[in-house]
Amino acid sequence: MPRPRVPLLSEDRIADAAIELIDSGDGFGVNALARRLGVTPSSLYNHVDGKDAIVELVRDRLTVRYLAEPPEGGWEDVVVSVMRAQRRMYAAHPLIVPLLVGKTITSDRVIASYDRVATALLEAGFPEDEVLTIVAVLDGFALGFGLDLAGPDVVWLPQQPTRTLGRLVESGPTGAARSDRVFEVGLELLMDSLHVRLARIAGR
Amino acid sequence: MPRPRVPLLSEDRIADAAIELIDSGDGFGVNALARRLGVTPSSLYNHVDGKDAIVELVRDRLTVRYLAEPPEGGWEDVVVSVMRAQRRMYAAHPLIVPLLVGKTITSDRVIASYDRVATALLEAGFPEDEVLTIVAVLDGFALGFGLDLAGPDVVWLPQQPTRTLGRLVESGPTGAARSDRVFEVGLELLMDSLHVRLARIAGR
DNA sequence: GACCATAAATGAATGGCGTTCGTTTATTAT
DNA sequence: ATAATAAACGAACGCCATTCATTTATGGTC
Repeated sequence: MPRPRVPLLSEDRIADAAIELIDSGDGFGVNALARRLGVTPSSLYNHVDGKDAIVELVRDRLTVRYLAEPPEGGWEDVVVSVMRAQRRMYAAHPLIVPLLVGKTITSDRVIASYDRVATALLEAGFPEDEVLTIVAVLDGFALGFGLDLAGPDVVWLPQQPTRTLGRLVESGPTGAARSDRVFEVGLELLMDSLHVRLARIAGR
Repeated sequence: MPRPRVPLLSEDRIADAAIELIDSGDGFGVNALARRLGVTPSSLYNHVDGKDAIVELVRDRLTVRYLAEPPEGGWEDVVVSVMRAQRRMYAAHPLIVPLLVGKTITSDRVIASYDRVATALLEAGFPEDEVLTIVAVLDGFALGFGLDLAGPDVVWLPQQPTRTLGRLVESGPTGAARSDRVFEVGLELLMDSLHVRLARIAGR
């Protein structure tokens, strides 16, 4: 096939198809993505730098979708709303999480989202040399619970009888609602701790 | 090479070499592991079921190393000591964490470790249908902060100027000690929340 | 309107990966 | 002595991400 009259591919089209592919649960790969787009794998490289770049593109698109409007209000509102948005994003696309883990973030719009949080914390009075750590902790928290959503159906598969775990695993639900409630509790605790921390700093 | 007089490989030898390979930072793979053991890749399959099984073997060995002695005392001591041990394990071998993520746990000795926590929580009075969730939360917490340790040198790489983040990233340290302190704070908060939860249940 | 650089597709090829299989040979059990 | 098993090997497979030369349509320039 020669060059088509109107391009078959674009960054947006690739990103959207990638999200679909990931959500389908059939595993993410360049070849499968190309197949889904009705194109050969090599064609993708005219638009995108490679697999990692596609993942970063996905991160960017999802961030725009879920974290578009800059949160308003005090630093608590900023942090909480960003955390909840991230949670919604991971809950809707859990299989993305493992792909994002441990990859450097370069997308400007994603960075802007973290920057808003960092700026809010700094302006709230958190010390300059602690803000980045706190942002990392918040991120780790969201990611950890995101991974929980992406995890396998059976997290524990005892081969030998157990005192407690085996019975609970068999009777236990994989309820997403419960997982959400736990996330909310965890978030509340995290916010409390930040308040305490800030009060200590201000009172010193 | 024929069958050697004394076997070159064993599960233990494979697991130990795998841990070394992972810690080396050169990436974990069956071929590289075989090379390190002075053996062809196919030889490994006489002893082990495949890549995932090797990872599970690594999980088992490390768990034995770091979570060997059953913790004593009240449920708080059990939970805290298991969490700290897990933290020490991830901190000493951060690059393992991404490999463990999202893989079903089958090793009996690892499961026994989770079982101890579950049993302790159950005996403490946490309701039957909440224990597993709490265990999952604790696990997610440890894993999330473990991933933080395993992350890339540069988590954020702004391409455009930012208000805050860019400056902080440049001046910020990757201090492990600070990360540890934050973990301790997080753990403290988590324990507080569990106490509150238990008190509410008991008081009802 | 002819010309040319560019963009966007293709097919073929590469190197690496995890894994399987048949073969060889030493060890162990009968 | 003989048979069964264990443990190494080499060769091959299929999949994967990526690269490269090639083809051809498009869009801008003299």
